[in-house]
Amino acid sequence: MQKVNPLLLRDLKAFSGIELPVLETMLATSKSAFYAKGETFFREGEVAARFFVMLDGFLHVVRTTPAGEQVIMRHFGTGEIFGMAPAIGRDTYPATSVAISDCVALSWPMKYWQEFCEITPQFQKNALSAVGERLQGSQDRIVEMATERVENRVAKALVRLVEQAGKPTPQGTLIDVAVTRQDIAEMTGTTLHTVSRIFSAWSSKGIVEVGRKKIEVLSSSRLSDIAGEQV
DNA sequence: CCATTAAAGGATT
DNA sequence: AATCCTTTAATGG
Repeated sequence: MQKVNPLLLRDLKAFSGIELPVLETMLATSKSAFYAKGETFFREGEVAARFFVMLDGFLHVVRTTPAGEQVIMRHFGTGEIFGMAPAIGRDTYPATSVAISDCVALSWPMKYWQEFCEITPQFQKNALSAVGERLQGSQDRIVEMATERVENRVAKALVRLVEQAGKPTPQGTLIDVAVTRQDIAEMTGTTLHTVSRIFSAWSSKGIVEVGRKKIEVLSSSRLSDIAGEQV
């Protein structure tokens, strides 16, 4: 396991505003590890043993219903803190998180949570604002689910993916992570068939170019038009 | 408008 | 070859 340079951490959201010497002490107790695409960081209901900060890669957070249906709650990327059960008053993980690309992440035993919050209030502040943003996002999603049509929701999900994992290409923006129709369906509360049909329609209009596990947005303006339309 | 079911073909391992 | 991913069409709420 190579050493992580504390200078790199300064630019990550989870660590912003924290002094270098403090970062050094935090790093001393951390574990840096590689997680292959498809690997699980932790599962829903498990006792929360560690909290994580993503250094590179993407994961999604998924909940499974008793009927076995999956719902993708959200995605996390570089610089974000996740698995922070104590920050929301829990001792088990509320959902499962799965690497959707190869990842490198730092993690700490949960006992350091309290310690970090005491050593540097800024750490706690960062965590609190992360919780706030996520709550906000969840509420937005509830409104979205309750009021918008499927095509709208799929467009919004794509816009979010572009923001999080978009990579510019000569023709537009490629979603730089493998996402299937089923994944989009699990993010938007619909079926893969409907997603497939929507993609086909957008593709023939030249809004996107799609393939197997590949989505490229050719006209982000037309996509956000669809995302913005209310019924 | 959208879910379900069914069928079929291409891609990936 | 087996499994995964996607498309298309028909049907019905």
